[in-house]
Amino acid sequence: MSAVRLLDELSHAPQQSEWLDTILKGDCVAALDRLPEKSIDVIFADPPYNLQLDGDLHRPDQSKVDAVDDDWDQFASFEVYDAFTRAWLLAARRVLKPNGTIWVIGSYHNIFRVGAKMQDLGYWILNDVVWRKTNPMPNFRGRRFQNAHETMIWASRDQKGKGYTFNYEALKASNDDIQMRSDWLFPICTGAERLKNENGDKLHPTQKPEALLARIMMASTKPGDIVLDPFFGSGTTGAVAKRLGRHFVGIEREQAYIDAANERIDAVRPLDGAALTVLTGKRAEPRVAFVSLIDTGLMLPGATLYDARKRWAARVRADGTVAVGDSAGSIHKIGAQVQGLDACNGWTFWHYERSGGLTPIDELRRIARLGMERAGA
Amino acid sequence: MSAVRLLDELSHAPQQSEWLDTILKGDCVAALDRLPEKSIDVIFADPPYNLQLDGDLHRPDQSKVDAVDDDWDQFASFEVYDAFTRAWLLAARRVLKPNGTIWVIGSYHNIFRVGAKMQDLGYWILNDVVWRKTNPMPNFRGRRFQNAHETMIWASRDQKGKGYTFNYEALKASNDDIQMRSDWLFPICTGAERLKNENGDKLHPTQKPEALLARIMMASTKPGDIVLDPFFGSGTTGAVAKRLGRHFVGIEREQAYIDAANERIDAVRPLDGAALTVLTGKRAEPRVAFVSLIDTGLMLPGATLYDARKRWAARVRADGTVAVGDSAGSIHKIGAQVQGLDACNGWTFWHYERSGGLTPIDELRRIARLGMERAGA
DNA sequence: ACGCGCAGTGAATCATCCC
DNA sequence: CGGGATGATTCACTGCGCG
Repeated sequence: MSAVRLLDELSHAPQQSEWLDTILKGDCVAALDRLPEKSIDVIFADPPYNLQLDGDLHRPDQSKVDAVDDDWDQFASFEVYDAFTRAWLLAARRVLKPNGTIWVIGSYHNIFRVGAKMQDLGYWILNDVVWRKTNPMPNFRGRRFQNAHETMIWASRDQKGKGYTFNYEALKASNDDIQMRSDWLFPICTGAERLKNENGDKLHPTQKPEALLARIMMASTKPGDIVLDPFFGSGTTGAVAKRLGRHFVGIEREQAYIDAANERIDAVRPLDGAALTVLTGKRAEPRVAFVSLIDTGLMLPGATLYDARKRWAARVRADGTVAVGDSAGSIHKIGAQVQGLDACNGWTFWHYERSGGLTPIDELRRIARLGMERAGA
Repeated sequence: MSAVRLLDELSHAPQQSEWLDTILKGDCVAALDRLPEKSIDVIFADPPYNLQLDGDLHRPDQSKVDAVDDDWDQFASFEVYDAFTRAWLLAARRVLKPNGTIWVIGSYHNIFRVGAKMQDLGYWILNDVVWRKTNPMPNFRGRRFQNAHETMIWASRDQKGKGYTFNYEALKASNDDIQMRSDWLFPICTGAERLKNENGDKLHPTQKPEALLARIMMASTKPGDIVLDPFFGSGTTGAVAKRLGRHFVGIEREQAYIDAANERIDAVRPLDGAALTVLTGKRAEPRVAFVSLIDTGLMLPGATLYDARKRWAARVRADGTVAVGDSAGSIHKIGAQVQGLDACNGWTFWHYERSGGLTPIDELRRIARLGMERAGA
């Protein structure tokens, strides 16, 4: 199966069924250009780290670069890498949805050039995330620090791309209720997870651990999202996407990697839906207007609200506003005003008296939501 | 004392005695241009990060974050910032000895541009080193990962600059006889170490911890070496250099910072040689998050957890939360909820089935911790 | 002396919906 | 599209006052 040939042969724009959950064979820019624009939720890219670009971009191999002592020649090599980087980042940006995000992983050899180019092209960096390796290769010559991490850049398509997916609450809950940091600790890919060729040697030189991709997808995608990997290699992105109930699109040039990745992905069993449910917070809850508490009888006009320490009292009015002295307005506005603040969450600030104690009106909102669910609202 | 005026007035090349262990006042490029070429062993540079902040940021308690909005961090565009970066990196390279090295610290806002420019100018990157903060500022809005690290680039002047100083053995000896890694753990600069102005507020918005500079100098300088800092600020580089028996050269524009730094450095007493080896970074106790059990395959999504008496059962989800009925959350939150308590240690409350019996998941944490300790989690 | 509670703070690119 | 309304959100540590 060589899906990219299929795409090339088509005169019409390819249908999603022709590229979804598929490895496209060929150059990543050419393949990206055949995909519809704004069709991808998240991109994970593990681009070549050095100037040794196989195929179209023939350059001196590493030993030759080492021998070069002319600054201009070195600069020329960087220029080629920069042009390559610009081309695929541009093509990737076209297929990304407006609220999509991209992850790029690299080392100090290339990540600075990649990051600068991403900024130049309009990507908006959200975080750089460090993958700390529990078992990095030692520095054998003792001339540098042990290179014990790699760097990932997480960016949205646009500066205004505010609607990107970030499963903050789930990450926090999975991390002892402390928000997830920008430094992650994972072992490198070894053992049974590492794909081997017929000689028993590693199939791919830079196979990434599935746990790393799982963290990325659990953080920045929803079930059913489409994750594209333009440097698919041994197919870690596809294997993890399938397991986690996400769709994938892979782009890869070498048939040997494509074959191994297809076999690997075929063997993956997806998790069932219940195990894939992502914890969401208040943000995802349906909005409840304060006035609807009055509409449903949970709150009566004329009732009195207090802050937690009973320093202020507000009177509930039939129109869903509250009044303190001469001022009236929303629970938020008045809450902010009495405290002399710019903003206030009235739902948690104001309380009502119940059996002698004070209860936040947020409790009434919770009850109202239950009623809405039962009504199928 | 204003040494830069002295240098400007001289027709002859300034003598070392006229700039060594001195703060030069003025623009960093102009000051660097007045120094003799190939005279500096190591440069530490903490340039403006070019933060592009949009509006105020408030903590959840509505207090306002004191942002870095100083004039010196304002640049009209990436082009302007790149030109600034190129200019000072070029001037810095001229004064660096052929076997000298340079450290530059930054965040994702600027470090990629700086790193790419360093490569363009012929610097040869030896490592990128991550400063992991033990106590970073949280992400208050829950829209990104907590920005918990900064990045340093360590580079030699030239690709062939093989004779640079790297105290491999000393670092290894100070690190429990394990090679020093590229990720370092230090607290941010607070408390008594943080310089205050007459109002009791922080004098400088970005004062770096002395421990960080000490690690840098212990790694890449010898006693008696000359360390130059073109963005001297509150003078951390000078204070640490003097304490460790190195010479410093500072360049700074603002007189208030120069005065404070001079006073600070005057108060420093140099250590004798024997005391110089004890400066190791603080190690955090290895924290194991529940999600890392899933990451390492010790726990599978979809698995069932029980309390010790099997009164409750919880389902493990791929996002690292657990679910009982309609409720989901962290192992601690859900453990507390089923018992009707305010708090619960999920590690000891929840168990998994193994060979017929129930074992606390804390046992899995113990196993996971073994794999993480080597990396100084 | 010691513990506890409360306030303060650190290089921050920190919203989304509805009309 | 802009503007107004809604209302979601914090970790580690220091220092001070009080009991």
